[in-house]
Amino acid sequence: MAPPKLNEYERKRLENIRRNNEMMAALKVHSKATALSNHSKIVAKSYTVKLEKKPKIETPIVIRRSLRTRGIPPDSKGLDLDANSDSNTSTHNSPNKVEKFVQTLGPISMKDAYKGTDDSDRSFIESLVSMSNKGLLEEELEGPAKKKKTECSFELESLSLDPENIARVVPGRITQVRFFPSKDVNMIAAGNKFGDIGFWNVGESEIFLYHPHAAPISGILFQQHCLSKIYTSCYDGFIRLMDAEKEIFDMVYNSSDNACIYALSQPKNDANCLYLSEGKGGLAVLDNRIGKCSSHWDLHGARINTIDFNPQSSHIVATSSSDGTACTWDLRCIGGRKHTALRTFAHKRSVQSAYFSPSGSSLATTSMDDTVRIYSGVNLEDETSVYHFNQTGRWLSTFRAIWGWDNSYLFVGNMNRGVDIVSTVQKATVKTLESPHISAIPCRFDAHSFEVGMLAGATSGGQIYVWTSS
DNA sequence: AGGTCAATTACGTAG
DNA sequence: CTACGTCCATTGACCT
Repeated sequence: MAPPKLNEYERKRLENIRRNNEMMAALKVHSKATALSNHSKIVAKSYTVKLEKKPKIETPIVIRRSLRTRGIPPDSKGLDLDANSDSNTSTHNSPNKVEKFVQTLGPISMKDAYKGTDDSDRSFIESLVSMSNKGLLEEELEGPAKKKKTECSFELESLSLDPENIARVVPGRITQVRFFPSKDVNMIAAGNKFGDIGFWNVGESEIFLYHPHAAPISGILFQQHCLSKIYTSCYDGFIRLMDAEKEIFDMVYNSSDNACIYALSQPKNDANCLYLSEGKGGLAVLDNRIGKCSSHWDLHGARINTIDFNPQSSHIVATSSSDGTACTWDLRCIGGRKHTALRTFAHKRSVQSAYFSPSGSSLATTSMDDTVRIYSGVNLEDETSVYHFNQTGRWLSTFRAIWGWDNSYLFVGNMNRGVDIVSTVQKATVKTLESPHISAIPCRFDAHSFEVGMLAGATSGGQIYVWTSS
């Protein structure tokens, strides 16, 4: 099935390019009425939130360049990017290009970060706080999830997309999407390219949009026992902790040498430690008790795109990197001069993700070499490679195949605005979720921990589509 | 080995 | 409906 699919993608791509060229050429001529029927007729839901507080947002924001003039130590944030921003001398140079990586040190109040009308997020904040008071019992955390992981028997055919479950949650390209790990709500948090975080209670029309960061969001991490606290990591080099009780986005980490943070993760059994990837292949352990990194290792030759803990053994972690490899590590053995991976999974191009299956027995990677690979067996020595076109191009977030609710299926976006479902048993794409309601390509996904069949797909236009299982 | 540069081509929105 | 602007990824080709 692979060759015909490749041809189809290639044909579409080439056709796109050709059409663009034709249009360019046609600018000089005058004529043309060839209405190609494509899928641009779909009307996507638009914002329900009013974005009126622009001036408010800009006040607390500090231009990086001015940090020095304000007496802030230069090592807190360098300005290399400003210095060499001209190196990219493309045809366009927008005037506000200089404002990139603008960020405020210290906490930001949720009020200041809120992009809706004044205080209209009051009830949302209160609901977050009440969620945290309630908390989750250990058995609630383990019970259903475990049950689902072992004997999840939902039908792929039952997945459907209700138009109610579509919303534009943030402007622009979504880089991260996460369901709240809660039995009681179907709440989604989404982070975008601009550093916004949007919240959406699936099925409802209200959106709560905040701007705690100034660059692409690279991680959203919930505290399992306290849903009112959410960590966010960002290319701006900051990790913040949204605390709905204090109503702030606190700053818990500031990358020292102006390094981008590309991924954020946490082992299940240790709430004190955050694992983050920064810079060119670095993995750091942030100890919240001391507010500093207790370890910093150079594990890869290029940026680490994902960090994923094995659900069964929390000292085993998988990393995926743009250096073309995915690796598994034993955290107990890392350290010293040389870091040796348990296993290295070589790909022909950069690896965008490496995720353990719910049981922890398999690892799935997604790579720019146009494969989704599944490693299984006692030492993950059995490799299955499934062809999957992963050339998302410049404007889309890269594809990352995620696990569903058991070890049998992977979900990954495709360039035809569908969601490919890869069966690990049949070692092939067995089904593609499609809908006329989808008006853009879903790139990033999350599966609800407690609702089998509830799958969120996020696009580069800010929409989120939530499939449900009836 | 490591920097630089160009090419890629989806989506929302302004007109 | 069409045209414009986006621009923090990735890669290969070319240079030092």
